[in-house]
Amino acid sequence: MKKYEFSKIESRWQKKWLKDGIYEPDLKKAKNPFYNLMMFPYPSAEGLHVGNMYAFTGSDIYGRFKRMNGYDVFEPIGLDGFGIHSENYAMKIGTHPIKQSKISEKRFYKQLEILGNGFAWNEHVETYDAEYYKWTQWLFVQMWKRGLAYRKKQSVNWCPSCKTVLADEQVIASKCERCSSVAPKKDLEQWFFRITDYADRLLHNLENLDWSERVKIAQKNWIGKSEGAEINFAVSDFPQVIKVFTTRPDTLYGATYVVLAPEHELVQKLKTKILNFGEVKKYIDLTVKKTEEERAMGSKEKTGVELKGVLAINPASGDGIPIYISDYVLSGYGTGAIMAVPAHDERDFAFAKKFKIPIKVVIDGGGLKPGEAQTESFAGEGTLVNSEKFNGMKSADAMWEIVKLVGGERKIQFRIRDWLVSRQRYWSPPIPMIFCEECAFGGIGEQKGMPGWFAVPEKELPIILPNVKEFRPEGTGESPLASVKSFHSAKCPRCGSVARRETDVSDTFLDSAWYFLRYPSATNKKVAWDDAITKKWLPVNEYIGGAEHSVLHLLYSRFITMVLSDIGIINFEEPFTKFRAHGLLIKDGAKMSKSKGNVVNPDEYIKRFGADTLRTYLMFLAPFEQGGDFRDAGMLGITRFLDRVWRLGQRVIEKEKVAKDESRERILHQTIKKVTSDIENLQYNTAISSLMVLLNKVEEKGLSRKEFEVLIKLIAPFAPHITEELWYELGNKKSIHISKWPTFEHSKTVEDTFELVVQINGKFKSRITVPVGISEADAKVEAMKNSTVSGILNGKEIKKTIFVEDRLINFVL
RNA sequence: GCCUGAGUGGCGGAACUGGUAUACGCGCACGACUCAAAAUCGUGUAGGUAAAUCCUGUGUGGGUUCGAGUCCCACCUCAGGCACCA
Repeated sequence: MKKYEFSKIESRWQKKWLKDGIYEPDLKKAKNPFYNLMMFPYPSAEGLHVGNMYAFTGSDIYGRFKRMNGYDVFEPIGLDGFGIHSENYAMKIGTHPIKQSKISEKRFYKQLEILGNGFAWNEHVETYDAEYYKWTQWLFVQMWKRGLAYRKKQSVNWCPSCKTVLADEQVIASKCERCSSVAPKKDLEQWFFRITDYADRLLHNLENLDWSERVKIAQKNWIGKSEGAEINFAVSDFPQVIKVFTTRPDTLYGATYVVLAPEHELVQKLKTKILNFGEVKKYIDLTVKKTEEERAMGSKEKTGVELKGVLAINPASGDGIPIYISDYVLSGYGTGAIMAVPAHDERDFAFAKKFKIPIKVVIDGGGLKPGEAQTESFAGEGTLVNSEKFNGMKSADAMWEIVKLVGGERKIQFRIRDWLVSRQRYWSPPIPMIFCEECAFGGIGEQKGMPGWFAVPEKELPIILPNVKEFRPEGTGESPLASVKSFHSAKCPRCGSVARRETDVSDTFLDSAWYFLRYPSATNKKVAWDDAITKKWLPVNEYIGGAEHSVLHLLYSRFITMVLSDIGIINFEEPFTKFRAHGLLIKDGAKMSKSKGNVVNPDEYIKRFGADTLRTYLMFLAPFEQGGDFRDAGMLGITRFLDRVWRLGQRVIEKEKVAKDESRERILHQTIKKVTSDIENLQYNTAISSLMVLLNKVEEKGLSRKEFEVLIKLIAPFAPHITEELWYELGNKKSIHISKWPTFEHSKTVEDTFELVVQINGKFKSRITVPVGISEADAKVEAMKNSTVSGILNGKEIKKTIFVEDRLINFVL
């Protein structure tokens, strides 16, 4: 009997697959295209870890399954190698990123090769390749032309450790997503993309996407739509009004004060009228100094200052009410001003208590009665009181009536803000823009409100990232490129004067926001993507990746795709028809991380156990979408399983005689059914377990050649090498991975008899073997024959009988 | 605080639409093979017990139902996301 030598088998087949190109679909002519995509990795120089492999394997199994089901599967691979992460690493070890990227690339690709995935290597893509980022820059230009890219001075997140600005999406609980440093706000002029223009569509389209629910919810929360009204509050002896946004206009009569964000422009305008402006100014200065973290995390204790000498007029009641400034009102949301209803908002309540502002109950509900001393606020809806002619109305009915009365306006607010895309770093595509002082002086520019700014003409792209020695960020608010004269001096595309090239680079998330468009056209150097090929292959059929990108990559990609669709250069507006988030692979109960020292490198495991065993183990340990704990011990079960498959295979190859057996045929068909639906639903763990059940049942008596071929086909997506070896040894001439997936016949999965459960008062008592489809009456008779059952029932009156067809009979006494 | 998930043997995890709880694997115990060990194969393995077709048992406490891991209510714990968003 031949021995199972996995290392020889695996490397041999990997070479052969590559040579035969069985994973390269004909991108132009494929009849049945299926785009199977996994989020491309950023090549950390520590190399691929088993968490990456977990995700890739899960995606690959689905791809192999689809391929065997007759699809032309395209499963590309590439590297998201630009960006801070790679750059930080390069700095740490003192190698230039250009050099380091080549080293990492080699290492990563080598590791990816030994996993046994069905990658289409011909279409590989690296974001730091000029052939790629040429088009990233081109994309920026398209955004600019469409008026969706703009520059603006604004309070933005600044990471002092990464020495660059960050998008809101890259700040988690006021900390930098990469390095966890506290990222305070800083006023800087930066490039933004108008993602807010697409907020409503990004939200609305979610409904029809076949995506993991948790990711959809995360996006929904991030976009944060709230419907309400904008209402004007007049200011005493002053021409300008205070605009406030509220979702609860039904509580308007309860608004006993107004709060402005400290940055609100009206504060300065009212300067001369405010009696205590010195105090006010002190508070504003203090607020500005506070970092965002202190503002958010610091004690929830409310602070603020009243603007003495001015009053706002409640437009419903006509009462004059005080105006405060407080940092609990954010300048970046709504109008930067609120009407405060202490009786019906927790925050306003706390503030009013502290500053002894009247609390007026206007909604009767939650056990709160008007007139009583208030100990807490009630934020629910209810019946209006103290609201003049609206008394007695329900919140929902009164709401818009009140808005109408005071001349307010329905308004929708979003939480999401524009995408900040510029970075003061080195290792990214330079933003392809030029600023001309001459033209700026003359008020001339390509876009409204942005004099002097011009896009680099498309034929001049790419703007190559120069190989500079000093690539470290300086922390001056400028990119390291700013000190490279040969780079930043440019000619104005319009007037030809000496101009200055933009020296900031773009966010890495721009690189990855469109890579799926590039893959199928990756070999074409003339266009970003080929129209015919794109029509054929996109949108992506199955996308798998980490849930941590819920509001980063996945949102940005959707946005960019929508824009491209609006421009008319692609014919779909959602990039990923189906998306599934894989679970997280943990080790010893904790997320794998270098600092904890629990990172598992797949290489050694592949050496020891083989890629097939590791792949199958990873998929067996827990549901793929849930993730689980990686343990060495578990590997043994899979080793045994594949060994047994191998040995059974040798018996088949040696032409062991096997008698025909109907029950064996039945379990085979049942397993085909189970494995097929489990793989379709990414429930790989149960698919593998049912294959083990099958093997346990058939191992002793053996299988016919045909039956064994079915078995290894079912295992092939999980363990591609061993099954391929057995397949060829059986005399097949073409790869098992392009063979046809087994089908089952329903009639062959069903049994003639089954074990009918007999319950008494809902408790299991016995089971009896009866024919499938047995009638209630017959079942009753059969059950009575059972000694246990008849013993208990003896002489007792049966009040009721419950019969579930082909399952159970229950006697109620 | 709010929004998602999730709590099942010694461990990872199964369980269709409410219908035999613990599939499959690990571990453990015993047995076979062997001079012996490893590997392999076989048997057993929720607890109460020596044993059962007895009793108890799916985070806790209630409820609905002939019947609840599954549905409802309240709570506890853990993981993830959002967090003064008006």
